[in-house]
Amino acid sequence: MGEKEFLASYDPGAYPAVAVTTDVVALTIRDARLCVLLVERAEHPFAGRRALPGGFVRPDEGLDAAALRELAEETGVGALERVHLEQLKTYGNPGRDPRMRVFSVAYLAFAPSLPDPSAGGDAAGAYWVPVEEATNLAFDHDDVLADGLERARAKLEYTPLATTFAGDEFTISELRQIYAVVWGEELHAGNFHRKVLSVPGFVESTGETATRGGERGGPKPKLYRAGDARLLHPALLRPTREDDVR
Amino acid sequence: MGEKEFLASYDPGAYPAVAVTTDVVALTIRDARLCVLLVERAEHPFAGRRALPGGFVRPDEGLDAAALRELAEETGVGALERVHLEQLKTYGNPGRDPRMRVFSVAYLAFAPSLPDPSAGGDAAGAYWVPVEEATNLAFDHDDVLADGLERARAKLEYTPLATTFAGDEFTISELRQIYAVVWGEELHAGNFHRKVLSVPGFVESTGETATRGGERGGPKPKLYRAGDARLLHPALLRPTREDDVR
DNA sequence: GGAATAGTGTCTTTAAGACAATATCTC
DNA sequence: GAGATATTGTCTTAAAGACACTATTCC
Repeated sequence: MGEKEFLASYDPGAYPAVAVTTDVVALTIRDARLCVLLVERAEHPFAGRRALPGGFVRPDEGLDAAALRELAEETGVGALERVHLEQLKTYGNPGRDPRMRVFSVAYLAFAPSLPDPSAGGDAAGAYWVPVEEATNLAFDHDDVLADGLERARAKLEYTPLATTFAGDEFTISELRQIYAVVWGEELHAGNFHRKVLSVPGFVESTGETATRGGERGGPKPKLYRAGDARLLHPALLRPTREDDVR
Repeated sequence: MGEKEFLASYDPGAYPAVAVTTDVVALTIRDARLCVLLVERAEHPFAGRRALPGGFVRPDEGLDAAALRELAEETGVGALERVHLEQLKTYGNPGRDPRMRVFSVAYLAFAPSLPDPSAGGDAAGAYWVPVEEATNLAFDHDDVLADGLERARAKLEYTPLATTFAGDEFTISELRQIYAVVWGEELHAGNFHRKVLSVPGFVESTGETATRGGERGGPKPKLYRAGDARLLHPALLRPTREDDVR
């Protein structure tokens, strides 16, 4: 960083106080809908409004650790092994928090369907909301959510992270359902099936078969688990929207 | 953010002071090499070491504005119209700055070949360094640079941002050279040529032709300028490295 | 003239997408 | 049995990559 500026401010009191928080866009799929974890704000500002879960980064706490802690606190889940967590973007517009200068480092999380958080003791007030209904959020969280959704949709194209929305074992149809819900459009069952199996390391067979077929009929599908690939090659691209290009 | 934590810290003095800076990974191409803008640190810590240009975010200054200001200060260039600037990632590990808790919001910039910054008055001490030689940087800037390079390489695949490394008008060969330098591998001239022209909106013809051919011979190439596409469809993918996948 | 480059043409291979067919289940 | 699903097969088209060829231009 520039020397002049740094020296001028070496005294920590020389600058107005700033704060750093993490906010988490935690996504999951419930009842075939893409949902985001929200909390209800009790105090001003934005009292009564919904917001993304988050909070201050503690002294001597790293950013990733802070986000993970916030997520664990709000979901009440200790078993966070299968959750994917990645940094999304940092928001720091002056005025985004009326009280003081607050920089928010947003994170994006993918979680398999979890028990309702309000059931867990400490985390009352947090709940999953379908993303279409998650509007009019506190602070600039509408923007944060929108950025998180776009990132999530893009990541499904070239990473196997869709599997983190599923349980340990899943069927190809369940995986297709995840893609359909996140992308908001149906995918051709036959072509999707072949594509998933043709990408090396995307999924691996468990050798098992589901105990029963679908609710409305059909054969017992085979079960798979996540493979060892970190990237999909070739990628599984969304149906092209010419509009997005220009 | 979590209510309890926020209220507990509403008094700005309640938490240890933290600072927020922006650091910029500014890339350009000089003499067929990918170069990054570095400054020499005069003061401790890391006195004498090279670092990415950056500095404090000022009160009432947005993050993007701070990064743009830092870049303009160090390059001494006011005409920053054709520079691409995007947020990269935020680094906030405790201890990354020995003096106090500093969060750095890193930015990534692509610039066409610029006059040497040391020529510009205020910006003495900043200079372009080939990325392979930009090692042992101050703070965690080795990591920041590595993340920036990976982002840059990925972005060339699905965006037309390679054109921001070129001048207003360029030849297909110059564009190919940019890809080759950033990716570190040669590309097949004929196939690249056809590919670039086949992607809608990537480049558009100026109707002009260069005044002379290449130094070592060849016909006068046609000139192009950046098109209106924001994304490349289909993408221009790097030659597949199987290793990166697992 | 010799060598290198710009730009095009052709062919092969891979992957995506449309569509069909069959066997297997649930209700 | 009716209707839905899992899985596989076939065909068409788009795109990538390998290679070849011609016309230009610089030295």
